[in-house]
Amino acid sequence: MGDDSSIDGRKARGRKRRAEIIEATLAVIQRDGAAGVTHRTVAKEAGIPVSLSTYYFATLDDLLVAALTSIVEAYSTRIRHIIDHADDKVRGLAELIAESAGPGRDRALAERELSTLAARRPALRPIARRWREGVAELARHCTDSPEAVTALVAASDGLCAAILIDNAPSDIDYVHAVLRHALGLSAETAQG
Amino acid sequence: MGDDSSIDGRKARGRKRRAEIIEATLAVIQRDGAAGVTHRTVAKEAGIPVSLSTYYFATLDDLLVAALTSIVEAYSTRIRHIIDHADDKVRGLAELIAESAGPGRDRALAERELSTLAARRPALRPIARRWREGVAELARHCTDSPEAVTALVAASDGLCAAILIDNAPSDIDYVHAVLRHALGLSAETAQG
DNA sequence: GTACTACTTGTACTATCGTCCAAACATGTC
DNA sequence: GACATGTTTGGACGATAGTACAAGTAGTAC
Repeated sequence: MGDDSSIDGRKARGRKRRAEIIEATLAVIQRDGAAGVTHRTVAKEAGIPVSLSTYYFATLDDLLVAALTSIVEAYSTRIRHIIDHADDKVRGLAELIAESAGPGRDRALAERELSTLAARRPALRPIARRWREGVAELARHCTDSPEAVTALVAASDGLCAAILIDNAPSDIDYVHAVLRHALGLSAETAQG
Repeated sequence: MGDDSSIDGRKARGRKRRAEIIEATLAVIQRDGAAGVTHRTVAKEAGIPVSLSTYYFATLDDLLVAALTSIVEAYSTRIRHIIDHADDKVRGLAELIAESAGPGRDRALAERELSTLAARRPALRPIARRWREGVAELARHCTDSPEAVTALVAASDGLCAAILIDNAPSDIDYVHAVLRHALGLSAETAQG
């Protein structure tokens, strides 16, 4: 991950620049929303001239795709970690969702904005789909019912929205209980 | 609803213009998305000069608030109708959601875009909240559990998103089954 | 050194944006 | 008729957008 300049210094610098620009794009999205992403705002955030931003990302879609990919991959990594290591996977998901009210708000908001944007920009669609796929895979470890899987994925999305937009309750126990309902498990059936 | 010109022709004309502009705004949103709403695009859609649009809606927020209000109120009316008249209220909601795949796609998409926008523009927030409130009230007719109510509202939102963005299955029976899971009712418990 | 490629920069073009404003028009009151 | 109020119009302002392009710099191969 460090100095690959021994291979090809030019291309290595290019990759680094690319990463910098993506990071700047994420910062802009978190501050001003997906609508605030322009070549100029990104370039300003990264401290580079505008034409350098367009050199690496010819169109705005390219930039948004890269940003959404970055967000979703970070999310998928965490989901994967829950699937592999968490005892109570639903609770792990609940913790992830509950973060949307606090430190993870910017990220969750950015994800929702980009995901909403995906409905109009086909380029974003396959990446937006990946988040759902990750949660769905987690859900399949918790139930055999396809409907329950869909319900959990949908409820996760909707809960994030409610927390982000309506300041819905976000304490973990409550989110956990809601997700269990979505799975078709009543609260009384205990946990397991 | 017809000719009130006997009362005050000027104000009546103003109200009509306002309605026309809101309708044009909805058309723009359905065609180009919420991001496509500008004073100019709306004015062009309505066939009026730009300054007439700004005369009735000084800021873009005013325009978006009016548009979102219009959408949510139409939705709320249908939810209310389900609550008051439907035998199986969950199925009624399922039918409403399933429409997002077909004729209701534009409206559902517009609602999601504006609702997402609400996370950044406080002016839109109370109106965005109303949709959730409507579904929540319907849910309270189906269950006593607060968590189940939240789960149904969240699942409804998330299902719409999945249908809009990922072309998720949208046949009514399936949506119905998913919503029942969200309510914490297993499929085997029969319906009622 | 030269040649080549990748990277970087400044600048300019056209288009559109939100917003404002003064003047004209329509309508209702007197 | 005069007058007030609400409506409508065209045009302008500065700011910012996506995009393109020629020129310059740095790294690599010969």
